Amino acid sequence: MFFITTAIDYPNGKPHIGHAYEKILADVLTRYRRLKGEEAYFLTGVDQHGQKMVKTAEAEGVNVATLTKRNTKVFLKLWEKLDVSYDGWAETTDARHQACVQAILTELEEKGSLYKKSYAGYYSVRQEQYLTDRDRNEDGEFGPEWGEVEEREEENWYFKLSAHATWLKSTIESDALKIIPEFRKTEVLNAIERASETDLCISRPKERMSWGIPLPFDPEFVTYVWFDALINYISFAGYRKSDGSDFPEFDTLWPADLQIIGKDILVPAHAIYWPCMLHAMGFEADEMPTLLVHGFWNVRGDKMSKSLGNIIDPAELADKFGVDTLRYYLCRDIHSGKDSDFDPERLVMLFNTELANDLGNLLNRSINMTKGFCNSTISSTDTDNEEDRALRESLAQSTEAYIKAMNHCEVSVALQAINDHVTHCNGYLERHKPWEMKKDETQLPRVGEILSHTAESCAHLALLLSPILPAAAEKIFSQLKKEKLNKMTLNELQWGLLEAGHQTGKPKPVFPRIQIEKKESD
RNA sequence: CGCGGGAUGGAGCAGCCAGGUAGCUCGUCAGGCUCAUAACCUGAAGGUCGUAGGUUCAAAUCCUACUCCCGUAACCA
Repeated sequence: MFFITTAIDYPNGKPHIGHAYEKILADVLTRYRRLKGEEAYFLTGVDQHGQKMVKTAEAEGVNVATLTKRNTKVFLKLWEKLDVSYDGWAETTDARHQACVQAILTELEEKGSLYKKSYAGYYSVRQEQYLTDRDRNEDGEFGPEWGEVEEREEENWYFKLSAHATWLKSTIESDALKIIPEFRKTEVLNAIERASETDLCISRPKERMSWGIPLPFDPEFVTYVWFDALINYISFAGYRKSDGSDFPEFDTLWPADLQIIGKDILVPAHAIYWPCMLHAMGFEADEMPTLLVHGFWNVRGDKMSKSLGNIIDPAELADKFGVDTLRYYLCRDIHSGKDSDFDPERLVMLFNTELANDLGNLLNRSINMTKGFCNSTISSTDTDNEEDRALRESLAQSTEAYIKAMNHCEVSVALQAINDHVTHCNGYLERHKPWEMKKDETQLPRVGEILSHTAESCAHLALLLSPILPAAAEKIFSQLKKEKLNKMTLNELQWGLLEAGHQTGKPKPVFPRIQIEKKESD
């Protein structure tokens, strides 16, 4: 079973475009696997514990549990709106997850992977963290941004991260734990050096922070959020599940084929802590997941942030421009793990040109002419004309390029492959001019063939597009009166989806052009 | 010399790992077409691929140095 996970989101605020991108990407790749005929399982969720939740709750004057529930709903609603269709939903406050985390902690403690020690240092009350020499400014002092800084000594539990550093290095070098894209691997290998020097503090004293999972062997502490959150990937996959649990069978899922995360949480969380935790639990190198690391959406060159006030709300965009438009844009305008600039004008432009003008219009003119010139009837397409062969060759090439790109998780490249064939088809119609040919009745059989070639192409393209735009693909199939193509898999895909004599439906724009509005006020 | 990424026609990007006519989308200009969502097609203008060297028959692509931009530096998710 192909197992895909995403980072679980921190619901202390509203989801932004970056959250939406990651989940849509995961959804697209899951749907693609199913299109290939594979079984797939998609796990996503929310990371509900930690200091920030407590602070947000305090600021809003509500109970932290109430806030958690309320904000979690916002995420759930968004995924529903965006057609993000997951199989497993992870919430870290779930009792089953907590039990799993505690079981793992107990086991690690018994194995001797954990130890308790006292740490003394400078503590920033405002930032609620210990400061190191790195935090000092040029004068060797802690600047005013840290607020009141006091010396403090505190006992905590530590995980022997350093014990796994050597193993981790070889595991990543050998690609047993694979990191996509490649350049991120370099970054991780450089970072591992430091893991060998420090252990990871995995507890927080309860009096300082109580919103978390208590350590089973020392109830004065709760578990550090990362140690809690990372475990969702296995707890909700059925690891150590109790009898009668409806969680999946762990062995059928693990190791994850793709763990989709943002570049911000690669180092140290997912590339250092996580594999070392797994290794300490007894997982070997061949049981490590593959990490797919995506970039960020910036806004006019700036990072998206609350302080800059440039947060892009995906729900608003979906309402304004449509879910398809948003899904298409997010998949189309970012490349192989790099950052991209979010631009609403490009969002509209890409939809209008590639979907409305090119693909949508191709379908529309094909069906419309089939209706007007051929009684809505598909002809046979087994002619051996050079142009026809070129068209089929173009489709074959696009399909091949699409599959290759999707296998490498390069959705934008796959979309370009689809567009290449769309362009070919529009040119094909232009060269043949069926609207002129039909004036000569003896040419009508050939007109039917030509139109059937483009209609057939649309059926293929809709299938390829279905992981990215499931709703639009359905509409296309519906206009072609071939609803059941929706259930087809790639290995069944071959020329002749629309057989001779098949009746197509009524033409109606699948991607209605978005009218250009006046510029937004900002 | 902390680490990583980037610099390609007016804009946004691909190509670089496995050197060999510089590609895509948008924009601009000029034609064509009318089946279609004022959509489609064709052609043109526009780039010494950040700078300076090097390797090679050949470099956007490999090597070296430099400049400028961005991100990030670890008990903070």
